[in-house]
Amino acid sequence: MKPQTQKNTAMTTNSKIKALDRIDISILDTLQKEGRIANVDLAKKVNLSASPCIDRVKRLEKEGFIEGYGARLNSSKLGYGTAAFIQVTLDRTTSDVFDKFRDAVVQIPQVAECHMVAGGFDYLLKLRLPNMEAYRSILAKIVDLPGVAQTHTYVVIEQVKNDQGLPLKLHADASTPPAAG
Amino acid sequence: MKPQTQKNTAMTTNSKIKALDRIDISILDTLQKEGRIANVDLAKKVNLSASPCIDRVKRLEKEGFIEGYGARLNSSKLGYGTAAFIQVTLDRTTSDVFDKFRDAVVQIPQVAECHMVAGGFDYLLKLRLPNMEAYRSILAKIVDLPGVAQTHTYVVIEQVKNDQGLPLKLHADASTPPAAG
DNA sequence: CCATTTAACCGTATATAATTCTGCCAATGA
DNA sequence: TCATTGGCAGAATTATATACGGTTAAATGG
Repeated sequence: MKPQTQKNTAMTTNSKIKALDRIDISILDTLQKEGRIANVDLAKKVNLSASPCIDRVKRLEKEGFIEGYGARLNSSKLGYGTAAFIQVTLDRTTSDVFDKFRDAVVQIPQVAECHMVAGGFDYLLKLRLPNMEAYRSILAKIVDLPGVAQTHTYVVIEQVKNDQGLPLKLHADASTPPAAG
Repeated sequence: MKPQTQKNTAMTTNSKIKALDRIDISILDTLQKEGRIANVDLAKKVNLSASPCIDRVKRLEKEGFIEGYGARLNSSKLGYGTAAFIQVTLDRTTSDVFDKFRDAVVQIPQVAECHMVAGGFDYLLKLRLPNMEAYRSILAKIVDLPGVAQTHTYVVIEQVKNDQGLPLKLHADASTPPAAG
């Protein structure tokens, strides 16, 4: 039996999260690009054997750096080839109005993203649509959402860049970890 | 040696791509949420045995419905907790100006997305940043990009929704596939 | 400077899963 | 009806994940 010395410092969680070294970063960078890579191959890539490699992956998952894994699907081939952004201004900026709008907007499947923004209007929405016809009916839904005063739409003509990954820096030395828990 | 009857109908590719049935959709929907699910478990989920299930996954990959797999990383914990949108207007709308701007903007790692849009300005950029300090230096880079006439920034205060997945419809019957090659 | 402790690593062994192969069944068309 | 095709299940094989034990290197304290 250990004395259990209650040595809590100023940490949010009680589990100790150490800073990430360059191998962790390399694992994260690899996994965000090749999420289904075999552990054996991942280990090779980061110059580790299989066992410590999978230990690190498990740790990164447990500590929340990795939130999950997902397949990247071809949106055009699956009937979502059109994208549009909609700026939304609400008629009043009370928290009640905001809450109602948010609760309603997240329910719409075609709304891929909804960001509350500062700088002129209130919300910026990103829509995924099969075509421009579908846009009409979605816009009708959105202008009817609670609190919506006005909207402005920008239709995407061309996706120049669409990186989902984070630009993780792969340092040459392990002494300068770019992120911590 | 086969006669090679040259029976091409109006298809873009020469390899035959059949319409997706409800099992395919179910596989895609599962994989976009749980990209690292074991084939055995995926098979159970879609009411199939392991072998036809992996056959379908391989087919969906080969036909381009699945473009890849990736880990979903926690951007805040990895030093990219701040997001911002920048509207960019170019000084001239010649294709030469557009090309130069695009070539330059895709090189900036902090530019997560760049969309050419219709409806008032020319490009909409989405940035990932560690904090607001980083924003200053990035904006300086962007206004110096070739052809940029003016910009307007919207800083994201709160991410209400950020679905990367497509809202795939899981039909009850297999006779109405929602997508084809 | 040396002993002790700790943490991370590697290689092996076992369990689990992926993948391939064979045969069966149903749907399709002659 | 019969032949053909396509898709499926289950078994066998191969590969991978995972748990275990021993080793090394670095940090800590005397």
